[in-house]
This record gives sequence, C-alpha cells and structure tokens, in this order.
Amino acid sequence: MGNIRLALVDAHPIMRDGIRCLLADTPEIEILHSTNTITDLIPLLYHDPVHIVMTVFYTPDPEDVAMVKHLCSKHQRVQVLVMSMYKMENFILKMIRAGAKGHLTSDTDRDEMVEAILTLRNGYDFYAKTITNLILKNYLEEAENKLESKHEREQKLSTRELEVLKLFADSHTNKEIADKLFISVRTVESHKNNIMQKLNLKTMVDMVKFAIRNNLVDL
Amino acid sequence: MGNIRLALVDAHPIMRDGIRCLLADTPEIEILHSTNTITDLIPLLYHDPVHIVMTVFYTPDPEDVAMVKHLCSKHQRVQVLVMSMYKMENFILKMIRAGAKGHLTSDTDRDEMVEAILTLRNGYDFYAKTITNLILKNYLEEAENKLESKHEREQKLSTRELEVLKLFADSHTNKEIADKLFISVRTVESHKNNIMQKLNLKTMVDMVKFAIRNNLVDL
DNA sequence: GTTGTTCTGCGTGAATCACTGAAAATCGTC
DNA sequence: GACGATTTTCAGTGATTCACGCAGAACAAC
Repeated sequence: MGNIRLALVDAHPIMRDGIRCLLADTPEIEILHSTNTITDLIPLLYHDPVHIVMTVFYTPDPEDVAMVKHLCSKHQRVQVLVMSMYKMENFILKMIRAGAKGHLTSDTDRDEMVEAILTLRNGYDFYAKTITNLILKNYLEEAENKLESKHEREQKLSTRELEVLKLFADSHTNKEIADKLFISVRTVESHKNNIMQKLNLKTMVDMVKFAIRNNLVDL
Repeated sequence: MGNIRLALVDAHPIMRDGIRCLLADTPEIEILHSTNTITDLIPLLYHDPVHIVMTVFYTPDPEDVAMVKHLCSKHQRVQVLVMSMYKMENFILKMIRAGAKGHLTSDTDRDEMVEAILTLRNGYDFYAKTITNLILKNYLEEAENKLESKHEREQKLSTRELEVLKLFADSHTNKEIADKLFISVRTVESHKNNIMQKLNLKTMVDMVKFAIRNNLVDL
C-alpha cells in the first residue's frame, strides 16, 4: 500500500515535535505537514494531499468541531484522527459525527497511536479503548447516580452552552450573543443560568474566570 | 558533572512520551520519573532524587502554582523547569516567584529544551526568549511611561476604586461590596462606572479580566 | 413509545448597568 | 485660611441583566 502520508495539527509546536519524534522509527508513516491549526493545513493539502490528518485538541471547543467538519467536507478522502486531551464524551461523539474516523486520548502511547493510524489507513475506524471504556463507565456511573466530580461538571456543558459561555466571556452583551446565535435574549439568559447551575458558580465573575481557566477565551 | 537526573511531570502520558523521545538522543539527560502530577512525583524523589523537575502546564491554575511552591520547599535542591502552554505573564511570574528556576513556552523546540535543562543544571536560571522579551517589554513600558500602559491605568484608579474593583472581581455582588465598605449600593455602582470610564472598558467582563491581568485577584 | 436531554422561550421581581448630576470630604498649594 | 482639583459619597431614570421557575419542541437513546 506504500507509505502513509500524514498531516499533524497541534497548537503547540513542541508537542508536534514530540509526536513526530515518536513516529520517527515507523518508516511507513511519513509526516508531510505540521501546522498549528486546521485552517493553516487546508491550503497545503491541495498541493500535497495526505491520507490521514491527526489533530490534537486540548480543550473542548465547538469551533474545533466545526473545523473538523469543514476539513472533512473539503477533503473527503482524508481520514481525520482526533486526539483530545480531555475526556468529554459529548465532544468526542460530536467529533465523530463531524466526520472524524478515529479518536485517541492523552492516555495513549506510541503503539496505540501507530495502530490507530494503520487502522484508519486500512479503511476502518479506530476508537481507543479508554474511550469505549469511558462511555461504558459513564453509563454505569449514571446508573449509580454518582456524585458530580469536577470533570463531570465540565462534561455537562452542552455545545450551545459553551458557545454562549465563550461569547459572554468575550465581552459580548446578551443582545449581541442572541443576534449572533439567532436566538432570543431570554434563551441566552437561560443558557447562562444553566451554566451557572451546572458548574456550581455563584456570579458571572466566576463564569468569566471559568472560561479563562479552561482556555475558552483569552485573558 | 555526570548525568543529569530529570523528572517529567505532565498530565498527558502521550506528551510525556513525546518529550522523552525528544530527549532520547541526549545521553547526558536521564529521565528517572514520569508522572501525571507533582503530587505523584514527590514521594518518588525520596528514594530517587533528581536534579531537575520539568513540569508541563496546559491551563493557568493557581493550584499548579501552589504545587510548584510545595515542591520547591519540600525538595530545595531540585530545580524546577516549567513549560506552560499558555502565555500569561502573570502566571509565569507567579511560577517564578513560587520557586521555578526556568520557563519554556510551547513554541520551544528540542534544542531550547535541552539548553534550558543544561543551564539549570549549571546553576543558572533559564527563561525562553519569548518570555524575557515579554518581561522586558513590560519593564520598558513602565520605564518609558508609555501612553497608558496597564500600570498607568492602574495608577489612575483611586484607593477606593481599587477596593471596589478587587471585591467585585472576587465575585462579590454590589450589595456585598457596599456592606463591606459601609457605603451605599449606588456608590458602588458609581465607582464601577468611574473605573470603566477611566480604564476605557466596555463591559464588566473586561473589568474582571483587567483585575486578573493586573494581579488584583487570583484567577 | 417512553424516557431523558438539550434547546428554545416566557414571566416576574430583584439586581445591576449606563448615564447624568451633584453635594460633602479630602488634599495639595499658594 | 482660601482655592481648586480630586475623591468619595449618593440619587434619578430607563435599559439591561440576574435569579428562579416553568414549559413546549426537537432530538437521541433505549
């Protein structure tokens, strides 16, 4: 089948170097591109197409999902492998729905990474065991009605809520958010209320801080 | 001087592997430990002490600063090298104050990383150029009395206004602030209005961010 | 089909914002 | 002490947002 042409997307150059190093002694995988964002990558794909795009995400961002979707629609032949440093099933499922063909968590190692790449190249999907386990565990936990951990709370934020949170923490008024998302101001208020409740925050100052801490907005 | 004994702390195993791989062909650096958190590392240091601990942080968290402080006080001979994937001067400065002897950003590469480790081992501090530039820029701005630098803007605030701003950015409601300062709610509102005008801020989300950026409150 | 979640929206009263004005207290200065 | 500048204090008004609750519509899961 020949060499596997791979593109690497990760906002942190040193991490790209690290992954490149890990894949260095796997000669059948050839890293053609290495960019900060999917946006940077797309134009390069016209001249030098790849088989697989591996993207690393550090924080659950609806825009990332949109970018994956965009990439998949624009280059339908490429297989997208997502590595997420968070463990939110919601977002992972969204990535898959957006067109990602495989998923890895940060718990992974070189062998699993290579396995994932090879699996995708062979036309099959690949989901790390940790993910399937996570989903299983979550169902069990839901059944057991476990107490909310910090992570669980984060997981609970829906896509829409994250969008609202991001816009709000980016200094937009409710009216502006409503216009941008084509919903009513009351709905924006509802979302904000739900966010505060889910995250157990008291004021919107806390909401801003949460958004900053989780890299949803810049300081 | 012999081998450099290094410990690696990163919440994401795959990233630890990546860094380990990058350092593989630097025989004078020996990675003894590789843990998820500083907490996990500390007990290991009693049996197998290291020269340098390199920790990677992905998001600005006050607890991380506390952990670095704790590590530095508990093992005073180890040198802590922090790599942060964010670029907030405040937090980086806090890490340095907490006892970190060096700092890298995610823009770094293998060579700079090795250089940082060697520098620390030789007893010197190491700060990536991007960071020193940032710090320098800040000092220059202060010295040159540039048109409203952050600091100048801060200076413009009166004592009372600063008190109000701090309390507000610390998640207190206007009523709480009023009670604490023994003034009326309307006065609190006035102060906040004046602050926004003086600092040329549009929303109170901006006010919160200003307070965080200027270390008036913790994130 | 049932169940559950998300997204959407509304009502109400309280709190806060944005803007303006203004009196009393404080401070530096002559 | 007198004067001006600044700070601190407080209020009126209308718009916006908060806090809490409630509920239908859309959608996915089982």
